[in-house]
Amino acid sequence: MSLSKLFCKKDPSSAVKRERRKEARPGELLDAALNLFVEKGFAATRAEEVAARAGVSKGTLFLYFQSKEELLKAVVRENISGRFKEWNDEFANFEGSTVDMLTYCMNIWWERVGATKASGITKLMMSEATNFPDIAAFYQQEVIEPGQSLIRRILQRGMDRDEFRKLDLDYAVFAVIAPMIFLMLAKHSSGVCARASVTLDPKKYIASQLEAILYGFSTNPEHTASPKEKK
Amino acid sequence: MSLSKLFCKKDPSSAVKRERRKEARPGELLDAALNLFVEKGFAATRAEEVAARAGVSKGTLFLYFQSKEELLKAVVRENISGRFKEWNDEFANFEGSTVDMLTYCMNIWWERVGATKASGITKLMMSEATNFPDIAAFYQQEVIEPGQSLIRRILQRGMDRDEFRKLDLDYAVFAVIAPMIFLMLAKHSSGVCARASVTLDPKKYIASQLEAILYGFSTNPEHTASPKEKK
Amino acid sequence: MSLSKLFCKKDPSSAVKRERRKEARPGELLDAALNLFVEKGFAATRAEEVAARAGVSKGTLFLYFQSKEELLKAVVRENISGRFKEWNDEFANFEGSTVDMLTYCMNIWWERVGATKASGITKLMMSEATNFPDIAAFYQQEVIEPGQSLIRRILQRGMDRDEFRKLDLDYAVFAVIAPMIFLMLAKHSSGVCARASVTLDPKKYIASQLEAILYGFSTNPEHTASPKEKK
Amino acid sequence: MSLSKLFCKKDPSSAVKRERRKEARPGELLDAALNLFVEKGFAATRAEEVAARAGVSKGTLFLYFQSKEELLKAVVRENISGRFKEWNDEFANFEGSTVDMLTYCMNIWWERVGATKASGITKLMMSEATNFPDIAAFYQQEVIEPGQSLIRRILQRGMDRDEFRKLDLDYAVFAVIAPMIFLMLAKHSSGVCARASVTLDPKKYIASQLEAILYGFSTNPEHTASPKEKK
DNA sequence: GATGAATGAGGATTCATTCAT
DNA sequence: CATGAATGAATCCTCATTCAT
Repeated sequence: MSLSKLFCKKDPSSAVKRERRKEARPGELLDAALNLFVEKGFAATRAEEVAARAGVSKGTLFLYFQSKEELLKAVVRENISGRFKEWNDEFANFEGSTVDMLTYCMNIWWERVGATKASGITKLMMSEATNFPDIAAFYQQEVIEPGQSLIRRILQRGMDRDEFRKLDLDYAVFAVIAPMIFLMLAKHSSGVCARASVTLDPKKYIASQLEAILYGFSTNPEHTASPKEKK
Repeated sequence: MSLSKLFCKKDPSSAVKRERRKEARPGELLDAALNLFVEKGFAATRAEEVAARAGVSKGTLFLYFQSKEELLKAVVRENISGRFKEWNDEFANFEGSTVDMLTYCMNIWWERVGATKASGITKLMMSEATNFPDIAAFYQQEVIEPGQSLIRRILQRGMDRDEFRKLDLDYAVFAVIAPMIFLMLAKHSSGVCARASVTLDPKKYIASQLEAILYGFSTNPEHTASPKEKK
Repeated sequence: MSLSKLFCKKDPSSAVKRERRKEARPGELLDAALNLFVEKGFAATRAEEVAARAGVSKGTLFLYFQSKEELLKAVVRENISGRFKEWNDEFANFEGSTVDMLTYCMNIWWERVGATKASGITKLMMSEATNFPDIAAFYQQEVIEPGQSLIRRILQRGMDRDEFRKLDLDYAVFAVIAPMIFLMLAKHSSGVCARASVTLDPKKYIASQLEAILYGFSTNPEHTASPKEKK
Repeated sequence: MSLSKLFCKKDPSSAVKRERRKEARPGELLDAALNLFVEKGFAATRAEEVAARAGVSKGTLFLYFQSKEELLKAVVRENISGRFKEWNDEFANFEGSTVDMLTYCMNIWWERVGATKASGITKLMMSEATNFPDIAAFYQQEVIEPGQSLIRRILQRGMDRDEFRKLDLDYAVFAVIAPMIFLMLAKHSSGVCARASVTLDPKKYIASQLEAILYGFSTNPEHTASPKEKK
């Protein structure tokens, strides 16, 4: 932004460093906040800790965010940013089998969301949703709806092309979503979801879940109709 | 005071009330605490609120529980009584197909845990595990381990009897567990897991997941070998 | 008081025991309170502890004493009881040297007060006087005044009989009183007054102090004028 | 903001006030705490009162002291700085009679400790020793031991130089210490030690006690044998 | 009278937030 | 803009006191 930037890309001088930092301040605070909120929970994280981890003073935090609650909201907003628009396009033009499509979808999701800090948001929302209804609604609208909708369209495509058998989409989507959520929680609440969480290989896990979802555990190849529910 | 006293040693009215209440108190408090902790989170719940919901005063809470933290521990312990022991026996002697066994397992789990307040514990643990490592360890040992172990044995049985194809158990168990966890979270973090959570029919959801897990979405009957992993 | 007492001095039956206890209740409570107040201080002693040490329930304590403060006042009153009236008589008729008189006075004081629980009262007053001005005034009037007055009369007698040199009584009395107070405090606040408090032999201590005091007070022919104060 | 800023880098007015106050705070708080603890006792003093007397708010107190208990510890430490080290040196090189030495010792003690607020510490310790064993141990080590040891050395010197008769030092030290303690308690527990406490002139009192003590300790040619102890 | 369950005022402590510097 | 000293509302917890049994 400043002229110095145009001429001097990697100026180690303090002047530029300070300037860059000044602009980066809010971002660093959001980063620190996300990490701490996910690690310790919203209530257990003190504002001063966030400031400290971002390398600024307590007062500075409140210079950029009206309150701790606003900080949380900003953290969520910042990390959600409707990525689904671009994804929708990406998948709208997908060519190839729906099996490949679903496989690609879950893997790309892991790379772009699950493996990043953004996955912490899910845990955060899970814990704080009831305390922040407006932000939960925002999350619902920005993440849950488009995500579910995307999966739904993929499954519908599979059915339309006779790759998948007849599915009740309202429930089938969760077969895809549940493993994703599980993976994020396993990552952030290690020990509570799965003992083996530490050694759980996400890629292998996704492959394993896809296999289960797509082909099932059963060796019985004759299954076309739904099995009768047993009460 | 009342005539009834003359005739009836154990008047169930006011005379007995105080004593009966004394015995009932801890349970009432644990109930109130579980509900509030799940609803609002541990930190956001004031001790006084718990007391109020249990119909007693602040002081009474501390008459039965040393501290708010001890109350949380008691809530977890109370709701995770060794249910797994009986289940293990129940399933050790199971006769019938492993498909039926797994179906029965998930349904019975829903009835006995998922549908009860105990399911809130999972959400609670998810949020507070980092702040209470000892409780998390307890939960891990009393719930995660036995649960995973039970599922594992069922899947192994399926493989032994050639009902299931060859599975990597370390990952396959999660195909069963993830939907359960998802169901509990959907129930307690309204809107964050699934928009349709309110209308999500657990029994139908379980049936749907079982169908997916057991038989897969794919109409392709030739799938016997694992699909190639994609790096 | 009851008839049973007249016929049966040591009836071990529960009826009498309970009856005796009932009458003794207040005394047992005062005893327990004195001990605990002295040991731990007034504020740090819980009413329930007092009740427990007296072998009754919390409620019973408040049956006999309006409040914890009233209990303290009762403890002080109970243990002060103008013993000085009888002592005045005892010393009014004393025959023998004033040296013997003072020696006897301090030793008898130790036996009858210093060595008993009553000595704890002094420590109690020291700590709580400012919080209970009315009781401090009572103590002042019932203990300090008569005590000082008694010592004063003894010293005056010594001067009248030319056993002691001319003393400024306003200050000389404290030479006698200070060691007594010191002894009581050493007994109840061990470690704060004197490291050796545990092994401090009160009788030897009194003898030692008397020796110091007396042969300074004594009509030493070579010491008649006060030594000059040096600024 | 003010013009003075333009001309004067270190304006001692408002600009510096905040910083100066920061440094002064702990001292102001310790002062307030000492006074209140001595006046009302530790338990009866509310943290807020201490803050108020120091002219700050409740929260500020806890900015400087971890807890009320730590505040008490700091008060004791602050007021008992190793004064004894300098005194030891001062007395090691003393020239003159031991009578003068002891006289000087008690008078200097009064000026430097007895007359200052530090004397309140003794009363404080007396009341709270049992509740704060570690502070009591600290006090014991920092005050009682060195004090007793110093007195002991003075008396020994008197004996070595044949100014004093043979003394049992274990007990004789208390003849010097008891009046000091008495004087401090008289000062802080008005009315409980001595009715005349208000008008008691400490200098005169010390002179009076010295006279009593010295000419009992003094090598009175007519008093060589101890008087018989009476059992 | 005796009990001990229940109460709630009171006090220590924390921490988000403000604001003078 | 940045700081961090100061604030005080909020909350946990204690314990004297009450009162139904």
